[in-house]
Amino acid sequence: MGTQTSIGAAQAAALAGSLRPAVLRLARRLRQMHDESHGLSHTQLGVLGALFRDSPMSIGQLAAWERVQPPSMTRTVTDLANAGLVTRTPGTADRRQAFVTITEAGRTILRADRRRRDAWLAQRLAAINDLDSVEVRQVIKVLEAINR
Amino acid sequence: MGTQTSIGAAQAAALAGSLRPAVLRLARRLRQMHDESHGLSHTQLGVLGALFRDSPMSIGQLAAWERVQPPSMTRTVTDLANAGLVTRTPGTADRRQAFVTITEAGRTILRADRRRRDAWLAQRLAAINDLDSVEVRQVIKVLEAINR
DNA sequence: TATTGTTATACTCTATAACTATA
DNA sequence: TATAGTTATAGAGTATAACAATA
Repeated sequence: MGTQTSIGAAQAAALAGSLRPAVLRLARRLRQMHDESHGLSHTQLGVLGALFRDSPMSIGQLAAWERVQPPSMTRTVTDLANAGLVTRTPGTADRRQAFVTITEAGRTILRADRRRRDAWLAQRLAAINDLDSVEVRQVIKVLEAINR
Repeated sequence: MGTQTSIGAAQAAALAGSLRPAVLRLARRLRQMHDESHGLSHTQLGVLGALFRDSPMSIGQLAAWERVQPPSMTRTVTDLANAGLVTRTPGTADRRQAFVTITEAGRTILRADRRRRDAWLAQRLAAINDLDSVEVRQVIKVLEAINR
Protein backbone atom coordinates (compact mmCIF):
# COMPACT_ATOMS: atom_id res chain seq x y z
CA MET A 1 0.00 0.00 0.00
CA GLY A 2 1.72 3.11 -1.31
CA THR A 3 5.28 1.95 -1.14
CA GLN A 4 6.25 4.10 -4.10
CA THR A 5 6.93 7.83 -4.06
CA SER A 6 4.59 10.67 -3.15
CA ILE A 7 2.29 11.87 -5.90
CA GLY A 8 3.33 14.84 -8.03
CA ALA A 9 2.00 18.36 -7.80
CA ALA A 10 0.01 18.17 -11.04
CA GLN A 11 -1.61 14.89 -10.04
CA ALA A 12 -2.36 16.25 -6.58
CA ALA A 13 -4.12 19.28 -8.06
CA ALA A 14 -6.27 17.14 -10.32
CA LEU A 15 -7.19 14.74 -7.52
CA ALA A 16 -7.98 17.58 -5.11
CA GLY A 17 -10.63 18.83 -7.55
CA SER A 18 -12.44 15.51 -7.27
CA LEU A 19 -11.81 14.86 -3.62
CA ARG A 20 -12.98 18.24 -2.31
CA PRO A 21 -16.63 18.09 -3.45
CA ALA A 22 -16.92 14.45 -2.38
CA VAL A 23 -15.78 15.30 1.14
CA LEU A 24 -17.94 18.43 1.41
CA ARG A 25 -21.07 16.65 0.21
CA LEU A 26 -20.63 13.73 2.59
CA ALA A 27 -19.99 16.13 5.46
CA ARG A 28 -23.21 17.99 4.65
CA ARG A 29 -25.16 14.74 4.84
CA LEU A 30 -23.52 13.75 8.12
CA ARG A 31 -24.28 17.15 9.59
CA GLN A 32 -27.92 16.84 8.63
CA MET A 33 -28.16 13.48 10.41
CA HIS A 34 -27.77 15.21 13.74
CA ASP A 35 -30.49 14.36 16.18
CA GLU A 36 -33.03 17.17 16.44
CA SER A 37 -34.64 15.71 19.52
CA HIS A 38 -32.12 17.09 22.01
CA GLY A 39 -32.21 20.53 20.36
CA LEU A 40 -28.46 21.03 20.20
CA SER A 41 -26.88 23.08 17.44
CA HIS A 42 -23.90 21.92 15.50
CA THR A 43 -21.56 24.23 17.37
CA GLN A 44 -22.93 23.02 20.70
CA LEU A 45 -22.25 19.44 19.65
CA GLY A 46 -18.77 20.45 18.51
CA VAL A 47 -18.03 21.94 21.93
CA LEU A 48 -19.35 18.85 23.69
CA GLY A 49 -17.16 16.73 21.42
CA ALA A 50 -14.08 18.76 22.27
CA LEU A 51 -14.86 18.51 25.99
CA PHE A 52 -15.50 14.79 25.67
CA ARG A 53 -11.95 14.33 24.40
CA ASP A 54 -10.37 16.89 26.69
CA SER A 55 -11.97 18.39 29.81
CA PRO A 56 -11.74 21.00 31.20
CA MET A 57 -11.07 23.65 28.55
CA SER A 58 -11.19 27.43 28.93
CA ILE A 59 -13.62 29.63 26.98
CA GLY A 60 -10.73 30.94 24.91
CA GLN A 61 -9.48 27.45 24.07
CA LEU A 62 -12.95 26.38 23.03
CA ALA A 63 -13.42 29.50 20.90
CA ALA A 64 -10.11 28.85 19.14
CA TRP A 65 -10.98 25.19 18.59
CA GLU A 66 -14.38 25.91 17.07
CA ARG A 67 -13.01 28.98 15.29
CA VAL A 68 -15.59 31.39 16.69
CA GLN A 69 -15.07 34.62 18.60
CA PRO A 70 -15.03 34.53 22.43
CA PRO A 71 -18.43 36.23 22.89
CA SER A 72 -20.04 33.55 20.73
CA MET A 73 -18.45 30.83 22.82
CA THR A 74 -19.61 32.52 26.02
CA ARG A 75 -23.17 32.22 24.76
CA THR A 76 -22.78 28.65 23.55
CA VAL A 77 -21.32 27.57 26.90
CA THR A 78 -24.04 29.43 28.81
CA ASP A 79 -26.70 27.55 26.85
CA LEU A 80 -24.95 24.21 27.44
CA ALA A 81 -24.59 24.98 31.15
CA ASN A 82 -28.29 25.90 31.41
CA ALA A 83 -29.07 22.53 29.84
CA GLY A 84 -26.89 20.83 32.45
CA LEU A 85 -24.48 19.41 29.86
CA VAL A 86 -21.39 21.32 31.05
CA THR A 87 -20.25 23.09 34.21
CA ARG A 88 -18.31 26.35 34.41
CA THR A 89 -15.66 26.83 37.11
CA PRO A 90 -13.31 29.79 37.57
CA GLY A 91 -9.59 29.15 37.16
CA THR A 92 -7.51 28.81 40.33
CA ALA A 93 -4.16 30.13 39.14
CA ASP A 94 -5.68 32.80 36.86
CA ARG A 95 -9.11 33.80 38.12
CA ARG A 96 -10.03 35.58 34.88
CA GLN A 97 -10.30 32.25 33.10
CA ALA A 98 -13.46 30.16 33.04
CA PHE A 99 -12.96 26.41 32.71
CA VAL A 100 -15.68 24.28 31.20
CA THR A 101 -16.19 20.61 31.98
CA ILE A 102 -18.57 18.16 30.34
CA THR A 103 -21.08 16.51 32.68
CA GLU A 104 -22.21 12.90 32.60
CA ALA A 105 -25.47 14.07 31.02
CA GLY A 106 -23.41 15.75 28.31
CA ARG A 107 -21.44 12.58 27.66
CA THR A 108 -24.64 10.57 27.39
CA ILE A 109 -26.18 12.93 24.85
CA LEU A 110 -23.01 13.08 22.81
CA ARG A 111 -22.71 9.30 22.68
CA ALA A 112 -26.32 9.00 21.51
CA ASP A 113 -25.82 11.58 18.77
CA ARG A 114 -22.66 9.89 17.57
CA ARG A 115 -24.34 6.50 17.54
CA ARG A 116 -27.07 7.91 15.37
CA ARG A 117 -24.74 9.43 12.81
CA ASP A 118 -22.51 6.37 12.82
CA ALA A 119 -25.55 4.21 12.13
CA TRP A 120 -26.40 6.14 8.99
CA LEU A 121 -22.86 6.02 7.69
CA ALA A 122 -22.44 2.36 8.61
CA GLN A 123 -25.58 1.49 6.71
CA ARG A 124 -24.17 3.31 3.70
CA LEU A 125 -20.86 1.51 3.95
CA ALA A 126 -22.52 -1.89 4.28
CA ALA A 127 -24.71 -1.19 1.25
CA ILE A 128 -21.82 -0.65 -1.13
CA ASN A 129 -21.08 -3.71 -3.21
CA ASP A 130 -17.52 -4.78 -3.95
CA LEU A 131 -16.13 -2.93 -0.97
CA ASP A 132 -14.03 -4.60 1.68
CA SER A 133 -12.95 -3.30 5.05
CA VAL A 134 -9.35 -2.93 3.91
CA GLU A 135 -10.45 -0.28 1.44
CA VAL A 136 -12.39 1.65 4.05
CA ARG A 137 -9.43 1.58 6.40
CA GLN A 138 -7.37 2.91 3.51
CA VAL A 139 -9.82 5.80 3.10
CA ILE A 140 -9.65 6.65 6.79
CA LYS A 141 -5.85 6.50 6.70
CA VAL A 142 -5.63 8.95 3.79
CA LEU A 143 -8.16 11.38 5.30
CA GLU A 144 -6.34 11.38 8.63
CA ALA A 145 -3.04 12.01 6.85
CA ILE A 146 -4.56 15.01 5.08
CA ASN A 147 -5.95 16.31 8.36
CA ARG A 148 -2.54 16.34 10.03
CA MET B 1 -9.95 -3.55 -5.86
CA GLY B 2 -12.74 -4.88 -3.66
CA THR B 3 -13.63 -7.99 -5.60
CA GLN B 4 -14.75 -9.79 -2.46
CA THR B 5 -18.06 -9.37 -0.66
CA SER B 6 -19.52 -6.27 0.98
CA ILE B 7 -18.36 -5.59 4.52
CA GLY B 8 -20.46 -6.79 7.43
CA ALA B 9 -22.70 -4.67 9.62
CA ALA B 10 -20.44 -4.86 12.67
CA GLN B 11 -17.38 -3.92 10.67
CA ALA B 12 -19.28 -1.09 9.01
CA ALA B 13 -20.32 0.32 12.39
CA ALA B 14 -16.77 0.28 13.69
CA LEU B 15 -15.38 1.89 10.55
CA ALA B 16 -18.08 4.56 10.51
CA GLY B 17 -16.94 5.72 13.94
CA SER B 18 -13.49 6.45 12.54
CA LEU B 19 -14.56 7.73 9.15
CA ARG B 20 -17.14 10.29 10.37
CA PRO B 21 -14.84 12.56 12.38
CA ALA B 22 -12.15 12.38 9.70
CA VAL B 23 -14.59 13.56 7.03
CA LEU B 24 -16.13 16.28 9.23
CA ARG B 25 -12.78 17.69 10.27
CA LEU B 26 -11.47 17.83 6.70
CA ALA B 27 -14.69 19.45 5.54
CA ARG B 28 -14.35 22.13 8.23
CA ARG B 29 -10.85 22.96 7.01
CA LEU B 30 -11.96 23.09 3.37
CA ARG B 31 -14.86 25.35 4.26
CA GLN B 32 -12.60 27.77 6.08
CA MET B 33 -10.34 28.02 3.03
CA HIS B 34 -13.07 29.80 1.12
CA ASP B 35 -12.02 33.14 -0.25
CA GLU B 36 -13.47 35.99 1.81
CA SER B 37 -12.54 38.62 -0.77
CA HIS B 38 -15.56 38.10 -3.01
CA GLY B 39 -17.94 38.15 -0.03
CA LEU B 40 -19.92 35.05 -1.01
CA SER B 41 -21.47 32.82 1.62
CA HIS B 42 -21.08 29.08 1.58
CA THR B 43 -24.61 28.57 0.30
CA GLN B 44 -24.06 31.12 -2.46
CA LEU B 45 -20.94 29.23 -3.53
CA GLY B 46 -22.86 25.96 -3.39
CA VAL B 47 -25.52 27.36 -5.72
CA LEU B 48 -22.90 28.67 -8.12
CA GLY B 49 -21.27 25.24 -8.08
CA ALA B 50 -24.55 23.50 -8.89
CA LEU B 51 -25.21 25.94 -11.73
CA PHE B 52 -21.67 25.52 -13.03
CA ARG B 53 -22.32 21.82 -13.48
CA ASP B 54 -25.90 22.17 -14.67
CA SER B 55 -27.51 25.40 -15.92
CA PRO B 56 -30.26 26.43 -15.89
CA MET B 57 -31.92 25.11 -12.73
CA SER B 58 -35.23 26.23 -11.22
CA ILE B 59 -35.49 27.80 -7.76
CA GLY B 60 -37.13 24.61 -6.50
CA GLN B 61 -34.39 22.39 -7.87
CA LEU B 62 -31.72 24.58 -6.31
CA ALA B 63 -33.53 24.60 -2.96
CA ALA B 64 -33.75 20.79 -2.98
CA TRP B 65 -30.10 20.46 -3.95
CA GLU B 66 -28.85 22.76 -1.19
CA ARG B 67 -31.45 21.41 1.23
CA VAL B 68 -32.89 24.79 2.12
CA GLN B 69 -36.49 26.00 1.90
CA PRO B 70 -37.65 27.83 -1.26
CA PRO B 71 -37.87 31.29 0.36
CA SER B 72 -34.23 31.02 1.42
CA MET B 73 -33.22 30.09 -2.12
CA THR B 74 -35.22 33.01 -3.50
CA ARG B 75 -33.12 35.34 -1.40
CA THR B 76 -29.83 33.64 -2.20
CA VAL B 77 -30.57 33.81 -5.93
CA THR B 78 -31.66 37.45 -5.65
CA ASP B 79 -28.35 38.32 -4.01
CA LEU B 80 -26.38 36.42 -6.66
CA ALA B 81 -28.37 38.11 -9.42
CA ASN B 82 -27.74 41.55 -7.90
CA ALA B 83 -24.05 40.70 -7.93
CA GLY B 84 -24.29 39.78 -11.61
CA LEU B 85 -23.25 36.17 -11.03
CA VAL B 86 -26.52 34.57 -12.20
CA THR B 87 -29.52 35.56 -14.32
CA ARG B 88 -33.16 34.70 -13.64
CA THR B 89 -35.51 33.91 -16.55
CA PRO B 90 -39.14 32.79 -16.37
CA GLY B 91 -39.98 29.31 -17.65
CA THR B 92 -41.52 29.05 -21.12
CA ALA B 93 -43.66 25.93 -20.72
CA ASP B 94 -44.64 26.71 -17.11
CA ARG B 95 -44.46 30.42 -16.49
CA ARG B 96 -44.59 29.99 -12.71
CA GLN B 97 -41.06 28.61 -12.69
CA ALA B 98 -37.95 30.77 -12.48
CA PHE B 99 -34.86 29.37 -14.13
CA VAL B 100 -31.44 30.44 -12.96
CA THR B 101 -28.34 30.48 -15.14
CA ILE B 102 -24.75 31.17 -14.12
CA THR B 103 -23.06 34.09 -15.88
CA GLU B 104 -19.49 34.22 -17.11
CA ALA B 105 -18.66 36.43 -14.12
CA GLY B 106 -20.09 33.70 -11.88
CA ARG B 107 -17.98 31.04 -13.56
CA THR B 108 -14.87 33.15 -13.15
CA ILE B 109 -15.44 33.69 -9.44
CA LEU B 110 -16.22 30.03 -8.86
CA ARG B 111 -13.10 28.89 -10.69
CA ALA B 112 -10.97 31.21 -8.58
CA ASP B 113 -12.51 29.97 -5.33
CA ARG B 114 -12.09 26.35 -6.34
CA ARG B 115 -8.50 26.92 -7.37
CA ARG B 116 -7.80 28.34 -3.97
CA ARG B 117 -9.34 25.46 -2.05
CA ASP B 118 -7.90 22.87 -4.41
CA ALA B 119 -4.46 24.37 -3.93
CA TRP B 120 -4.61 23.82 -0.18
CA LEU B 121 -5.83 20.25 -0.51
CA ALA B 122 -3.41 19.44 -3.33
CA GLN B 123 -0.54 20.69 -1.24
CA ARG B 124 -1.68 18.41 1.56
CA LEU B 125 -1.97 15.43 -0.76
CA ALA B 126 1.46 16.03 -2.26
CA ALA B 127 3.00 16.30 1.21
CA ILE B 128 1.93 12.85 2.32
CA ASN B 129 4.71 10.31 1.99
CA ASP B 130 4.06 6.80 0.72
CA LEU B 131 0.88 7.79 -1.05
CA ASP B 132 0.28 7.14 -4.72
CA SER B 133 -2.46 8.47 -6.98
CA VAL B 134 -4.14 5.07 -7.14
CA GLU B 135 -4.87 5.30 -3.44
CA VAL B 136 -6.33 8.78 -3.71
CA ARG B 137 -8.55 7.69 -6.58
CA GLN B 138 -9.65 4.83 -4.34
CA VAL B 139 -10.59 7.31 -1.61
CA ILE B 140 -12.62 9.39 -4.05
CA LYS B 141 -14.35 6.27 -5.36
CA VAL B 142 -15.43 5.17 -1.88
CA LEU B 143 -16.63 8.65 -0.85
CA GLU B 144 -18.67 8.98 -4.04
CA ALA B 145 -20.19 5.55 -3.45
CA ILE B 146 -21.24 6.61 0.05
CA ASN B 147 -22.71 9.84 -1.33
CA ARG B 148 -25.01 8.03 -3.74
C1' DT C 1 -1.22 48.09 30.45
C1' DA C 2 -2.52 43.61 28.66
C1' DT C 3 -5.56 39.78 28.86
C1' DT C 4 -9.90 36.85 29.80
C1' DG C 5 -14.30 36.80 29.59
C1' DT C 6 -18.87 39.16 29.50
C1' DT C 7 -22.67 42.34 28.10
C1' DA C 8 -24.93 45.08 24.55
C1' DT C 9 -26.10 45.37 20.00
C1' DA C 10 -26.41 44.46 15.03
C1' DC C 11 -26.03 41.54 11.00
C1' DT C 12 -26.52 37.29 8.27
C1' DC C 13 -28.80 33.23 7.17
C1' DT C 14 -32.62 30.40 7.46
C1' DA C 15 -37.39 29.15 8.61
C1' DT C 16 -42.62 29.43 8.72
C1' DA C 17 -46.88 31.70 7.25
C1' DA C 18 -49.43 34.20 4.12
C1' DC C 19 -49.78 35.76 -0.55
C1' DT C 20 -49.58 36.08 -6.00
C1' DA C 21 -49.57 34.01 -10.34
C1' DT C 22 -49.92 30.48 -12.95
C1' DA C 23 -51.54 25.52 -13.94
C1' DT D 1 -57.51 23.08 -6.15
C1' DA D 2 -52.62 22.49 -6.48
C1' DT D 3 -48.06 24.19 -7.42
C1' DA D 4 -43.84 27.59 -8.04
C1' DG D 5 -42.16 31.27 -6.33
C1' DT D 6 -42.28 35.54 -3.52
C1' DT D 7 -42.98 38.76 0.40
C1' DA D 8 -43.30 39.52 5.33
C1' DT D 9 -41.73 38.39 9.60
C1' DA D 10 -39.33 35.92 13.27
C1' DG D 11 -35.64 33.05 15.24
C1' DA D 12 -30.95 31.12 15.42
C1' DG D 13 -26.12 31.98 15.45
C1' DT D 14 -22.31 34.86 14.99
C1' DA D 15 -19.73 39.25 14.92
C1' DT D 16 -17.90 43.81 16.66
C1' DA D 17 -17.57 47.28 20.33
C1' DA D 18 -17.50 48.53 24.93
C1' DC D 19 -16.91 47.02 29.54
C1' DA D 20 -15.42 44.44 34.13
C1' DA D 21 -12.26 41.82 36.54
C1' DT D 22 -7.81 40.16 37.03
C1' DA D 23 -2.93 39.76 35.87
